[in-house]
Amino acid sequence: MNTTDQERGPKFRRRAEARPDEVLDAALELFIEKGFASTRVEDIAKRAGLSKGTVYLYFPSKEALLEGLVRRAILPIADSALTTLHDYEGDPRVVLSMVLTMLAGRFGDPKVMAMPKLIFREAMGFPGLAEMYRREVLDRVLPAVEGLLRRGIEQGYLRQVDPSLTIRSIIGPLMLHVAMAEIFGITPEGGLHMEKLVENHLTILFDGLSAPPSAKQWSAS
Amino acid sequence: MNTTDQERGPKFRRRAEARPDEVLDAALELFIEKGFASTRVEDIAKRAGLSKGTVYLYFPSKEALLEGLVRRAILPIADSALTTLHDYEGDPRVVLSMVLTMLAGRFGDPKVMAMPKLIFREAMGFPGLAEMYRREVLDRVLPAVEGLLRRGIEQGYLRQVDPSLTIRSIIGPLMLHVAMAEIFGITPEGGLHMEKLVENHLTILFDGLSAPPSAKQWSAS
Amino acid sequence: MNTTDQERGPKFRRRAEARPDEVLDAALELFIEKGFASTRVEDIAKRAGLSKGTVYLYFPSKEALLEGLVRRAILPIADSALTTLHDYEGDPRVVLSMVLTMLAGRFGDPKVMAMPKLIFREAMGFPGLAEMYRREVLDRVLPAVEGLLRRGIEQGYLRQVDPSLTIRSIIGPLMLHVAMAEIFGITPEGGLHMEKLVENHLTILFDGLSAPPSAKQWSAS
Amino acid sequence: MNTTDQERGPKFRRRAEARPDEVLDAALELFIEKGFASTRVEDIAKRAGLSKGTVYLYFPSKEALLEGLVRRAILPIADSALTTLHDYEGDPRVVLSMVLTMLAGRFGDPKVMAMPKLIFREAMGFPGLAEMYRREVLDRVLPAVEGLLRRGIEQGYLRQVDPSLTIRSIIGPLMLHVAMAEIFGITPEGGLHMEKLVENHLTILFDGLSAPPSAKQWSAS
DNA sequence: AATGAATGAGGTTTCATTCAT
DNA sequence: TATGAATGAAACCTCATTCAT
Repeated sequence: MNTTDQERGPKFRRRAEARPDEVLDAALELFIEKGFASTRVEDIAKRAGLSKGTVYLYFPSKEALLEGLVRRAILPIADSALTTLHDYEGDPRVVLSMVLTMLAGRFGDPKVMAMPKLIFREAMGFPGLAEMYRREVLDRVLPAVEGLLRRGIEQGYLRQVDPSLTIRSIIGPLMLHVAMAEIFGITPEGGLHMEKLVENHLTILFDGLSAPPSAKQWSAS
Repeated sequence: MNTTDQERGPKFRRRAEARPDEVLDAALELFIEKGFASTRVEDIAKRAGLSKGTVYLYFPSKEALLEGLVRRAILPIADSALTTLHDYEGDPRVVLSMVLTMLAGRFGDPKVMAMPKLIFREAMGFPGLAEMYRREVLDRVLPAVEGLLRRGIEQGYLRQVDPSLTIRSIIGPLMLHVAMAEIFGITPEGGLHMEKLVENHLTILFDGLSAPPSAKQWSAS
Repeated sequence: MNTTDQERGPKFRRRAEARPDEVLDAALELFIEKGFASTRVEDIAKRAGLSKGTVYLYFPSKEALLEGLVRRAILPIADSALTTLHDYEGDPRVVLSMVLTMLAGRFGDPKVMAMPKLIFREAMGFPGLAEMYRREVLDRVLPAVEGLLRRGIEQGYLRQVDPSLTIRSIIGPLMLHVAMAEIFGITPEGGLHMEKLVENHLTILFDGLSAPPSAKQWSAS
Repeated sequence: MNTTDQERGPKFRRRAEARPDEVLDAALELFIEKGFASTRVEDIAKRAGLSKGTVYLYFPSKEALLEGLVRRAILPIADSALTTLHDYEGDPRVVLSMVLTMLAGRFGDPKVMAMPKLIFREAMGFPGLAEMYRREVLDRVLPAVEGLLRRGIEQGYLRQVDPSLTIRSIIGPLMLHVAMAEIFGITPEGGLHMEKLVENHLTILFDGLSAPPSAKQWSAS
């Protein structure tokens, strides 16, 4: 009938293709803020600038939003760091430095950490989610890093360590740093300062906490 | 095994002083399994072997269970590792080894990890909880570790690192190891093997990933 | 009779602007019948031809229904009798006769008496209600009647009485008549017969119970 | 047996006979304060200085408390004013003055008004109560007053009025005075002043509101 | 006679989902 | 495509009542 929605033209549709993404954006924010169970569909709709009913045009249920969120997050991740990681030849410490520095930058961005946090929170309640994320992301990234470490060891760059377990020693500190800040507000003065953390961490990671034997005060001898 | 029909008979259950603790136990399990919002009070009651109403005899609301849980968890934690940490004199690497080994043992126990996981999940929705936990636990433990590191640096045992940031490098790997196992089921073959993780991590933590400069082809054979 | 399927069809019920009023009507009936505490929201909904949830679309809580009821009742009352009362000049007994006759007519209507009855019942539990009703209704009506009596006294129409206390003598009998009927089913044969009550009451109110001193057998002639 | 009621002895029982009355006292207070439905049995027990379970030793249900209350209130009322009312010979105005003065005194006592208020509040929800009270109290008191009026008319003391309806004109003002004070806090300055109300009311009741015809400007001087 | 721990039906309120427009 | 009124299942919480001690 007289559906002159905004400007002109009959049956005018405003960026209808972007709708699902906008809904997912809103859902992600709210799921992070209050958890899946405590987020109301109506709030998601409101934040996306839609009405409640419209959400159900794009997603058949609230849980489908969660699935959609994970699915959307999976796509770009695979391609990003994987190739650079895989193809590299030479000292893996250079790659690790680059990767950690890159990760440090991205961890500061709330949007990047949102998905892991969401998965962490809701994994117990919806086991399918975690499984999907693991299959599509972790099962591809972890072997790549492992391979990098293995080659580094083989080529004499790295000490004889367990590549798989060593991944925890590489990434764990970054995770903990962010988690302490997010959950307890425990940060160095003035902010996350991811670059300082990475610098401190790389020192330890590559050369160890122990003071170098040659110099100054290495205890008794 | 788990049947606590200790004293008189199987039906004798009146005036149990342990009631509140039993309720908290049940609540903790379910909050971990399904999250606070998705856990029904009736389920908590059922798991504790009680009826819905009885839970409200001891706790005025569902949220009070959460508070009670945090409160209960706070008491023993402070005293446990703190004294050993504080009083020690000498090579801090010995202490760190001991502490990490101890932590590794306790992290394997689901009951020990339950509270941190719960706090992690629900912190956003109930900021008071996280604040309380931080004030009573972290604000006491972290400075102690920091002091240990600082003394280690002063006495020449440790390299010149940022003590506060270094804590992330010490603990983070353990956290990540447990988290990967819990959430994604990613473990070394056959189980958590915390002792292996700690061994691998301590090697890196103290001496670094880099191969010792002397023997370039240490892994040659 | 009571089926308000007025406009289109029997199933057409969307976007009724009158919804809140219909809910209040149902609530009032039930609050009178069974009291606020013993009335279930579901019953209110059912009587209004709605589902439980729909009631909460219009009123945020059960108590808000009570407030809405009082608020709605307040508006029309003030204006009705006030103007006629205020502007009148001359023998106040004429006005009082008119007002009492009018009141008698309205007291017979259950809808008119519903609010005072409700306030009476629930005032103790919700002091705010009574206060609001008093401020908006009684504090405006009582002074007007008092003024009428005061002028009547000044102009020599009425005996020297306390205007404020006399209001009780004017209205009290009507209230008691209705209350006895409502609560105990005590009525003159065949019904309330408000007009007979008013006639009897006005006789006493104006001329007193005492027989006229002159003629001992007043009804003889 | 060993009924050492007050001081010592094993299986000590304190004034066990007065218990039901104490429970009823507590119940009456609370029913008045908050209504029957909103009063918890536990609160009644607490106010009576007992435990919840003990209340059920004396009354089989909460509703039985209501019945017990009405039953208890009925006994003394019948005998009190009835005889004096019935036997009196002579000017009924003297009796009415006495009765109203007496009533005025008792209406000021909260304990006396408690039962009527309670009946008023809960009558709709428990029709049996009102019926019992009416049968035992009103059906005996009202005819007595009616008889008094009828005799007063026959003997020429009173004007020809409807005795039954006139009862409303006699008692109504007192009821309204108390009700306004209780519910809305509307009292003459400084308190109920029942004696002033009765004085003002009796003037009107016996001689009417109208100024005496002889002296038009009675208040002139 | 007295207690108070325990129960569970029933009430208020929320919110995912549907559907007429 | 979009809306938002309407629904009703399910959750939290209360409290009358029971019963072992």
